Amino acid sequence: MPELPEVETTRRGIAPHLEGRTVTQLIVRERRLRWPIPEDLAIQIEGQTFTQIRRRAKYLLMDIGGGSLISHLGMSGNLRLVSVGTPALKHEHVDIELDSGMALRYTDPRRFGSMLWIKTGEVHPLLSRLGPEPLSDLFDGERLYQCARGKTSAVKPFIMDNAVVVGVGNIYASEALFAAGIDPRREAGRISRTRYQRLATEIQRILAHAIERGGTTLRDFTGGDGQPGYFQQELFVYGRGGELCKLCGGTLSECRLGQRSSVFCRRCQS
DNA sequence: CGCGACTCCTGCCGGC
DNA sequence: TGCCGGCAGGAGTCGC
Repeated sequence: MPELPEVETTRRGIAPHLEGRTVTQLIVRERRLRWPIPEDLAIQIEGQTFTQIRRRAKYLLMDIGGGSLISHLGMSGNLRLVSVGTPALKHEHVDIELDSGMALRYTDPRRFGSMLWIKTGEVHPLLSRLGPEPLSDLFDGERLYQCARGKTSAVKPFIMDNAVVVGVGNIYASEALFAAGIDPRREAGRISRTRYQRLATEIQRILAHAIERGGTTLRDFTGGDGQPGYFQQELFVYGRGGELCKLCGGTLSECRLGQRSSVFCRRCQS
């Protein structure tokens, strides 16, 4: 579910409910996520007050007490606010109860997500090798072009590499390549600076638009405030293999790149 | 050392 | 109707 726009939408939804609020109790029903939830997490956050809720790549960084709670939503994770006492269903693994009577509830059927802890001033190893934020000034076509020198992999897995730029997952990589008219199978190192400039622009435009619209709804995504995101109807290629291209009317092709399904239009993308 | 494959886990969908 | 294989929004890790 969560790509960068969904994570940013979640951040915006939950931040106003967390900032300035004190944690009364941490309830962990299932500790086994991608990595186990640290045993001492309750000691770190109970009785402490959230200050700032930040995002880096697809990680949410929630500053509280002497450090930050770091959460990643994986493929199926979701963070939302519920009233304290709301019965927990299957896969609703964690509640962070607040003095407001609300609780931040973490749900994740596949358990590919994570909930970790880091002390103030430390940089978590998971965050230490991340490339620039796609919507920052540090990211542009020149960055893509320079990173691509000597790369033999296909351009789609290349732009999904977090060391190159963060936050471009399978949906937005597919959509940005279509918008830029680039065949996702093309070798990354053999694409011109001009085309990378176009690609960078499209990545930024599409991500910014998706954030503005509250994230993509694929199945049941809702922001932290329970508002649904926008619909699949805005997608040109993702999930549309075999269907007709919205631009030229041709049949959309599908292939696998880096173990991820990739849909594209042979006529519109080269 | 770059790159592709494998892995974690549950749910769902299509085909037989 | 039911069972089974394959696939799903991520990304760390391993082995060639």
